[in-house]
This record gives sequence, C-alpha cells and structure tokens, in this order.
Amino acid sequence: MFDAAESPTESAPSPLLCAGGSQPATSHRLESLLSGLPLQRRRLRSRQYVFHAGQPRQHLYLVHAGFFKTCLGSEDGRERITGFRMRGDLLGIDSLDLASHSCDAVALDFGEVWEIPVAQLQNGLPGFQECLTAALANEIRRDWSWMLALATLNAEQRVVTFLLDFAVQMERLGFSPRCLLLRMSRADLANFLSLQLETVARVLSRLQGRGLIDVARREIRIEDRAGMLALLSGLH
Amino acid sequence: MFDAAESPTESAPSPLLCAGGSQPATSHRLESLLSGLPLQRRRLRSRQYVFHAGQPRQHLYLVHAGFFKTCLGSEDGRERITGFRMRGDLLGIDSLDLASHSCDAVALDFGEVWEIPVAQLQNGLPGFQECLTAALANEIRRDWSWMLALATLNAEQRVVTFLLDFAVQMERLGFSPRCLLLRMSRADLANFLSLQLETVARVLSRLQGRGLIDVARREIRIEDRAGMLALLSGLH
DNA sequence: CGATAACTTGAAGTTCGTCAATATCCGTGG
DNA sequence: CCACGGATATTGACGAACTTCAAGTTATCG
Repeated sequence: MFDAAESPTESAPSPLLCAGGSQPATSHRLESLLSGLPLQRRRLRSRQYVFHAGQPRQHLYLVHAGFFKTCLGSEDGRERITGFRMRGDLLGIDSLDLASHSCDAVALDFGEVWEIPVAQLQNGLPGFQECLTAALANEIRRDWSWMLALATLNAEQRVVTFLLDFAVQMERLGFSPRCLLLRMSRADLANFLSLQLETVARVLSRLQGRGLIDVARREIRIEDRAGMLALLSGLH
Repeated sequence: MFDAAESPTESAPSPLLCAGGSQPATSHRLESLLSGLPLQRRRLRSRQYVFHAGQPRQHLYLVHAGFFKTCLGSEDGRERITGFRMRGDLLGIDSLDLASHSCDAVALDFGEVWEIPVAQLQNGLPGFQECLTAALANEIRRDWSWMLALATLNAEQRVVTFLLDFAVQMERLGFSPRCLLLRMSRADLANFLSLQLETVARVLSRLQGRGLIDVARREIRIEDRAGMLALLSGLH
C-alpha cells in the first residue's frame, strides 16, 4: 500500500505555474490517509479565525472546504499575508515545533477544517510523518518561489503570475481554470504581492484593456493565457 | 539526555532580531545528536557547490564551518538567494521529499559540511525526526519573517535589519556582535534584500555618514545599535 | 434603502533602479 | 616584490515605476 513511502518520484519543481506541481500528490495522500479517521470538524464563516498567533498550538488543521489566509504580524503593526490556503492545505505547520502558533489563520469565506491530532498520528499512522515532512518542504519551496517572483517581477508580472498560479490551483481542485473567483479583497491581494491595492486595481484594469482578462469585481475571466505568459517572458 | 524531545518550550518567536530565537536549541541539539556518528565530511572552498539544483538528492548536509548561500533559479534566468547558511544550519531540507535538489548550495568561503544519511537516521536515531521537523518549520518562519521585512521596509531599514540579524547570529556562534565580517558580496546582499547593489552601497555609506556603523569593504562595525533600532521604529 | 466597505481612477511625489564613471582591492604572474 | 588586470565597490545624475493622497463610483449588508 505505501511501499513508495521512501521513494520520492518527482524531480525538483520549477517555481510557480508548473501545472503538475508536487502539491497534489502530497495533499491527496494526506486526505485519503485521514479520511477514515473520526476527526473533529470545524465550520467557519468569513473573517473567523482558525487560530491566532500566540495561541497555544493544539492540533494541525487540514482545509477541507473554503479559502483561508495565513498572516504574519510584527510588534510594530506591520502585517503580511504568508499565503492563501485551500482544500488540501495544512494550517499550522509553521509552528509544528512550538508551543504556540506563529501566525493567524483566517477564513475568507465559509469553510471547514479538520482538526488533526499530530502527536498521536505521528506515531500511530504509517505514512503520516512523511506527509508532514512533504508538506513542510513544499511550503518552503512555495515561499521561495514567491520570494523570487516578488524580487524579480514588476507589478504587472506579479499580478499575472498570481492569476495564472491561481488558475492552476483552481483546476487542481476541479474548477474551471478560465473563470476565477478571487476570495480575497484587493487589499489582501496587494499585501500578498507586496504592492498597494491601487496598483493592483490599476494593473487589472490595464490587463482588461488589453483583452487579456475580464474583470468584474472579484470574478476574473482569463481571456488570453498565452498573452499573459508572454508578459512574463518579457516580450511585451 | 534528551527527555525534552516532545515538549516544545518556546512561544512563537517574534520575526527577526529577537535574540533568543528558536534556532539555537534546535541546531545545537542536532549537532550533539550527530556528533558521535561517523559522518562523511566534505571540505569546500569559496564558490564550490555543495549541490546544484536538479542533482539527485542523496543526503542532507549540516554546515559545520564556513558560510554558504542557497540560491533558487528560474528557467528564464532570474535568480534569488534564499538564505545565507552557517554553522548548525541544514542544507537541502527544502527538497527532503523530492528525488532531486530544488536549489543550489554554494560556499562563500572555506567551509565544511557533514553528510547526513537521512533515511537511515529517521528510523534509527531517536530525536532525529523531531530535529528535522523543527528545522523545516524554522525555515518557514524565517522565510516568512524576511518576506514581511522585504514587503514593509524601505532600503535603509532592510539593510539595518539584516545587519542586526547578522549580528545576533554571529553572537550565537561565539563571535563579537559589534564587528561583522560579511562573507557575501554586495551583489549577493542586494539580491537577498531585493535591492540593487548600488542601493546597498549607498545605504551603507549613508549609515556610516550618520555614525551608526563603520564600513570597510566587507568589515562592518556596529557603532550605534540603538540608533539603528530607532530607524526600524520609524522615528527617524 | 441607506450607510459603510470595497473598488476604481487621476495627479503629484518619492524612492529606488539604471546607466555611467571612478576608485579600490586582490590575486596572478612577471 | 611590485605591477598589472579583473573583480568588487563607491558615487553621481537621471528617469521610471510605484506609492501616496484624494475624489468618485459601485457593491454589500444591516
């Protein structure tokens, strides 16, 4: 059943956008690993916190439905969204070795998470530890890829990269990759992309003006994926 | 000896600069865990690669001496330094679940790394898996903290943050926290801080002009730590 | 249906990047 | 040991991209 536990099969993933990323294998495996267990489920409404930074860390959470964001704050009030999380993603892995959470996790709409009793499963459930390790390493690679993007791309390219990446993830979840419904506000999106919300709005308008996308508030239709990819290659 | 294996003791760490960070406990524990084992050691000279992105991942590496950088590249030639690594840091954890490395690891000067046969130790060495998990989670928190810094601080504040953070790390390694010897070029530093090397040079000169630091090429003496911290608080 | 939040758009301002010239260091070889 | 050349670092002037401030529009929720 899990004889492949020790044999990683994929080569290093290219940063973002690579359709067949390494995320699916892992997260699907985790979901199926856990699906039999009687896990506590928590439903949340928009803006509800799964946990706050500083709260004692009891368990991990697996996102089963809905969209979430994780946010890091500093003493002097600066804030940054560290990622948008969706079905199959884990909330709380960043503080797996700590007594309390190091970030906030907030629902962006209605959602459901499964409480995972880590300590028990690490010993009792074969393959679970491997999943955890994979999820952690995956998060690191994902963070690094975004750091690279933020460091080297201009505002337009960042937005395009985000949209195309989001499309890939939506497709992975079984939705259309052309018709995106952003769950986050412009402010959240801007924060994640290290831009001002006005800049994001302007870029979206500009992309629409060129016929690359169709924007209606938080609904975004991708009209010309090739054209968007061209923007990333620098061939304006 | 290691009865504390299952009890995380620290609360969530504040981003950067917090002197008593969570890194030391972990890395020291890993070093002592491994110190008895007959590990393969590799000495490297400046600019030598520990591994390249894409190479098959055989083992992990523990930095025992010297300084290293890890770099992520993209197909179109963009590059970003994901971190500077020193004694006690692990090289290669980011691809723990993959068959090949996802980044480069390069020596910045003479150095030594220990080859860690992960698969064997994960089963055979009690406490090792916990160390790995802690190192992974630690890397995520560190990455997030830098993302926050890069997203919210201006050029001057970024450089100051880096210097103060570097000082803390040097002190942890037993060196003076006032007298820093940067092992990386201005270009590397700029890359890591998402700035241009000219900007870094200018900022360093400006800080020196105000008497906050003393710059001599790669030797930097911290003259007024309080003044530097004030810059971060926004009270110019 | 009104009020508040979310978003869009414009104009002015600032920081940082770009280009270019110069200076300094360091290793190599004469 | 010194001289030379390439790498590394500093400094200046200019311009561009993004931010800031402000006003106006459109949704959303009580």
